[in-house]
Amino acid sequence: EQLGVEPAEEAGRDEEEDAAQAMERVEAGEAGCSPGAPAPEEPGGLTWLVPEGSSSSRVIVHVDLDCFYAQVEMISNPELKGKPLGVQQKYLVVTCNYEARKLGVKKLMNVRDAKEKCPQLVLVNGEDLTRYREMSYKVTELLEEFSPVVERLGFDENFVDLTEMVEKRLQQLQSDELSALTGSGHVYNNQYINLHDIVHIRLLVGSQIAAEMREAMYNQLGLTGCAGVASNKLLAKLVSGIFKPNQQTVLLPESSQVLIQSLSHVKEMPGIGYKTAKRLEALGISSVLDLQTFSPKILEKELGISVAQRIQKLSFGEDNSPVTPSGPPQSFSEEDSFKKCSSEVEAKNKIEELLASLLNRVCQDGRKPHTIRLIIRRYSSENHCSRESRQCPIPSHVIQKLGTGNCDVMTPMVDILMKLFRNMVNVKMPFHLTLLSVCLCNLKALNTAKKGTIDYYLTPSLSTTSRSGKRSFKMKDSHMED
DNA sequence: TGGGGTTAT
DNA sequence: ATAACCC
Repeated sequence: EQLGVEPAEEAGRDEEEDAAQAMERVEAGEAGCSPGAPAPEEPGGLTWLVPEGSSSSRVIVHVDLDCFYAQVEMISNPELKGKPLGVQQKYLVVTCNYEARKLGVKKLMNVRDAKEKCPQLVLVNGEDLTRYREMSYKVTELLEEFSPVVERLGFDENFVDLTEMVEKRLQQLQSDELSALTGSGHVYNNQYINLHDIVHIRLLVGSQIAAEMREAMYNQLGLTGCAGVASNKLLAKLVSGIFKPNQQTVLLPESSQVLIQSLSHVKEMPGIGYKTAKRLEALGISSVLDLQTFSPKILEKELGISVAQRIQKLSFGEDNSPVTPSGPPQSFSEEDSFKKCSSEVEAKNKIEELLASLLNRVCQDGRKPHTIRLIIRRYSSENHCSRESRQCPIPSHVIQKLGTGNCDVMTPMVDILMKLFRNMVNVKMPFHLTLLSVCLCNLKALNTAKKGTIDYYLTPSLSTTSRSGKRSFKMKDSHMED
């Protein structure tokens, strides 16, 4: 077989699916050369394929784990494997394994509906994200070993820019190996591969790397997932979802329009969310073709030039946004939702719980947050998703105590949070909250700046500002500014 | 609708 | 501080 490895066999794939999909698989070795195309002129290397400076086309992979939380739970407790499994947060089944999906359970389904559809459904609580978060970063780190440019999207998706890696592999390749070059996994739209087309070749090499990534994820972490390889993030993401679960697909440029036109509504385009979709609908735009052909001027007037130009490009499958390395997280937050919180004491208890978990996390990270934020959601029949927040700087003397074990850092921080709370909620009046969240952000690396160095005088907490009476006073007294 | 995240304004 | 987007 020319297809490379599909770890799916071990993960238990459906036979019927296999038969149907086998029709669309790559057979690059046979399908590769178009009869009339010119033969390579300079044997011994492939540099002839890449006219200098002309190669602006990228190779991007989107890696998408299969029902991630459920996979983590099945690794934690192997007895769950083979059973229909749902991961529950509050009264929602937020995700479930494929056994459960076959029996009609959907993502974000009400627990009651899910149990009704599938009485044998096993539920595990997934409100504590710790193990998911840890596994998520292991995946990102594994991908970073292939190429350092990895962008996270949520806990279970990553983009990797493979352009450089592909170039390196092509330089190693001898021209007599070219005719035997094969991709891995599916080719979208069962498109014909032209081995004389450098763009095709690069994407096929990208698909080989994607297969290696999925192999490594399975061998080292026990996780299965899908991958999509294409020339930009939008297309890579769209194509990764074509064959699921645990399979991969490469998109060749000639099939880009087929892919994006296959979307039945603009809302399915990543980058067009709920709000924008509603506004587009008001303009009579519902299909991708509608958006492609709509007057750019009118669209700019309705949505603003930035959104209008960006989403209209998206509708053509164009996306020049770079794969931005995520690096360590920009913020840590913990939240809890509930039916009702209507007293200050109640709120304080919940806030203390959230903060305690956060301090553990931030301690393990090593960096120090310089800003703290409190977020609430008020009960209301409409506008359920709207939240309010207040933030302030964390006083420097509290920041310094953050890593040190026995010092009580809880008390001053809870005091700050309760000030923020009372700034948002008039506690003398009745109130009804349905969510509390605490966020630590503005993370800075540990202060290694030494006296007399440039760093010392450029570090505000060490240099003159923090010794001035005025600044000191402001840090202590003003909790409402940042 | 959960419990997270990001960037732009 | 909010609003939009993503999972």
